[in-house]
Amino acid sequence: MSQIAVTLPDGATRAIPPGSTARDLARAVGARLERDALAARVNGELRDLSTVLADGDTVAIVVAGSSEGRDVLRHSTAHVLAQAVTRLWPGAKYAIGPAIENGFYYDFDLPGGARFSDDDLARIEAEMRGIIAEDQPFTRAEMTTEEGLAVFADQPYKVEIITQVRSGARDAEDLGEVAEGTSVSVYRNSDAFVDLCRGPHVPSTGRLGHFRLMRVAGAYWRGDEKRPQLQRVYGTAWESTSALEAHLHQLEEAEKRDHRRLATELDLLSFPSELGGGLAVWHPRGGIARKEMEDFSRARHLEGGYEFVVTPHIANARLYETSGHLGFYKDGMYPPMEMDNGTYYPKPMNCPMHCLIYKSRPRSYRELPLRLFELGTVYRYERAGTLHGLLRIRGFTQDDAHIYCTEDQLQEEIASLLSFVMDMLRAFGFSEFTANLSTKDPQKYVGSDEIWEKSTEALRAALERFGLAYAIKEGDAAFYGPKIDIDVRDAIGRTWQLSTIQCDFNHPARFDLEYVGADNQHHRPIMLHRALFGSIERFFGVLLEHYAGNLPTWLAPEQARVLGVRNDHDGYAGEVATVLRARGARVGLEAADEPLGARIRRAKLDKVPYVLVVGDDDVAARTVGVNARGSESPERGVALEAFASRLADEIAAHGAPEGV
RNA sequence: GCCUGGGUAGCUCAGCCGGCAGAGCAGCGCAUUCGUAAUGCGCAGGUCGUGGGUUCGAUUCCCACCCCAGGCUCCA
Repeated sequence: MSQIAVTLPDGATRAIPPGSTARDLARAVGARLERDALAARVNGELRDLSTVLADGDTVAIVVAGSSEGRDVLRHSTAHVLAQAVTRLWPGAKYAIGPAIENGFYYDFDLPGGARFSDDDLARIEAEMRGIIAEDQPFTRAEMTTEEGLAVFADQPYKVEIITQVRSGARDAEDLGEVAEGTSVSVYRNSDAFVDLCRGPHVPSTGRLGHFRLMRVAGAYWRGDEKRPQLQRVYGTAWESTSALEAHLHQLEEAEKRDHRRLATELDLLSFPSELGGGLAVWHPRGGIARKEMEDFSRARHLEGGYEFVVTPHIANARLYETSGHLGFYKDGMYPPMEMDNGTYYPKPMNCPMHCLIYKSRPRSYRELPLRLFELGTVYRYERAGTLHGLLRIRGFTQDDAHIYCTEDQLQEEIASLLSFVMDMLRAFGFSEFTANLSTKDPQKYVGSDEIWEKSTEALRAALERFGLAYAIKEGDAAFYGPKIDIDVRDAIGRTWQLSTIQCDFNHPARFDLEYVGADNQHHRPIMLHRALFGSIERFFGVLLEHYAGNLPTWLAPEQARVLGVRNDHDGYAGEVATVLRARGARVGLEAADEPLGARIRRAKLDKVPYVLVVGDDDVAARTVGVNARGSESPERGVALEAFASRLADEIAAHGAPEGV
C-alpha cells in the first residue's frame, strides 16, 4: 500500500504516506494549520503531534486557541514551571500540575520545608522564560510501572501515584497524570527534567510563552487536610499575547465589580472589624435596597401560596439533637450557651423550627401542601480562612421555606417550585440558568430506595419540563435527599450558584411528622427545603457584581437626584422632588453651591439612575432635564408629570437596567 | 484551621535598611451661581490593627494575637 487514508473532522478522507505523523498531516492540509497545531485527537484520544497515524484513523488537529489546545499548552507550561522550580530549588519534589480554567498550577514540596514567597514568582518566571527560549522538545516514553518507579525513585509523590495506578485505584485518573493499567507514560523536555504524565504536550517548549505566574498558595496533597501541605504556584497561559492581555483585562474588570469595593464606594454596608469577622452591618443605602428585595420576595411568596412564620434565633440543644444537626454539623455551629437548665445554640438552620410548627397540631391531607416561609436569620461558624465578603459570611438571612406535601403531590410541587424560582431570578435581571441534579450517595443516605428514585425522578422531570440544561452530580446529594441547585450566569459570564431545591426524607422521620389521609390513616409527609436567593446577603453581593453597582431603578437606594442649575432654581428642584416622592420614588436633592458639572459627576459616581437638571427653561415650562444612567446624551425639556409617570412605571415594573 | 501577602486620615495609597507622619479624593468653612462627569482658597483630620519585646529612640526590627485579601480544606 503506497498510501494510507485518514478521516478528517469534516468527514473527508485524505491519503497520506505510511508513517506520517499528525504533524505531517497538518502540514499537508496547510501551512497555517501546521503553525497552529499543538496536538491531535486521534480516534477520540488526545495525542502528541508526533503520533504516527494508521490507516483508517480519524484525526482532528488540536490548534492553539481552541479549548483543547489551551489545555495542552497550559499543561505543558505547568511542566516548564516544575522544571524551573527544580532548577532553582535542587531537590524539590513535584506532585501534580494540571491545566485548570484559565491556567494551570503545580504543587511542590520544597527541600527543608522551604516556602515560596511572592518575590519568588519573578525568579521562577524568569527561569521559565529561559527554558522556553531553549526550545526543548517534549518527548514521550511508555514504560512499565516498575520502570516508572525506578525513574521517579526520588520523587515520593510520583511514586505514590504510580503505586496507585498499579493497584488499579481509580482516582489516579482524576489527577490527570497517567494512563491506566500496568504501564505509565512519561515526558522529558530535557535530560534534566522528566515528569509522569498522560499527555499530550506541545512539541517543544518554544511553543509556549504567553503566560504569567499569578500567586502562590498552600494546598494539601490530594486535597486532604491530614496530608502534607504543599506549595502551589498558580499561573495563567494563553495562545497569544493578546489573549493573555484580554484575560488580565477581564480580571481587572472583575475587580472593579468586586461587591466589597462597591459596597464601600456606594456606602451600602460594611464589615467593621470591631464586630468580628464575617459579620456585616447594613447602612441606610444598603438597607433600603435590601428592604426592597425582601418586600418583593414576601409579595411573591404571598402570591405563591406560602404562609409566613417567624422563629427565634436560639434554640435548646435538644432540638438539634432531634434534627441531627448537632451530630453532623456541630463544628459549623456557634458554640453553646449554658443557661437555666439547658444548653442553647444559635440557630444554623430554620428547618427544625418549621418542623415544630408543622407538629404543633394534627395535620390533615387537606392542608397539604403546607408551605412555611420565613426570612430566617441564621449563624454558622465558618472557618476564618473561608470568609469572603457577603458571599461567605457568618450571620445571614435565608429566604427559607419548607414545603410539606404528600408523595403524590411531589412532582407537581417541584415543577411549580422551579417555575417560581426562575420567575424570581428573572425579576432580578438574570436570564441564563443552568442546574445541577445531585443524586444519592450510596454510602450515606436515609430513606427507602423507592422514595429516592421517585423524588429524583420528580426533580428530573421538572428540569426537563422547563428545558433547563442540567448536569447530574452522581452521589453528590446530602444524606437526606436529592436536590437541584441552580446557577445563574452574570453580565460578564461568571456563574454563581444561587437557588436550591432539596428533598428531605430525614426531618419528617426524625420529628415524627404525620398527616391524616383521606383514608383516615396516618402518613408521613415529604419535606422540601428551598431557598431562592439562598442568603439575602450573598444574593445582594452577586447582584452588585452582576450590575457593577448599577442596581436596577427599583432597587437603587436613590432613584433620582434633582440638581438646580443655580441656587435660585433650588425651590423648583425641591418641588420636583416632592412630586416624584409623592409617586413613591426615592429622590435626593443637592443645592447649587458647587458647579453643576461637579454635582453631576458626583451623582454619576453614586450610580443614581436619573440625574434631573432644572434651570430657567424648566422652571418656566414645568419640565426637567433627564440625564439617565448609561445614556449618551441627556434629554431636555421633559414634562415633569410625564417623567414622574415614567419613573413610577419603571419602578413598578421591576425591570433590569439597559445594557446589562 | 493551614499556606502566601497585607492592615498608615472616612476612602485610595505613598513613606519605613530605626530619628518630629504625607498626598489625592471625601469632610468642614469662606468665596463662587454655573445647562449636563472635577471652581478656588483655607481648615480640620491619624495611639501608623492590638498587645508585648529589642533599642537612647519603633509606623519601621522581633514575637503573639485580631482583622482583611488570594489559595487549600470546609460549606446543612
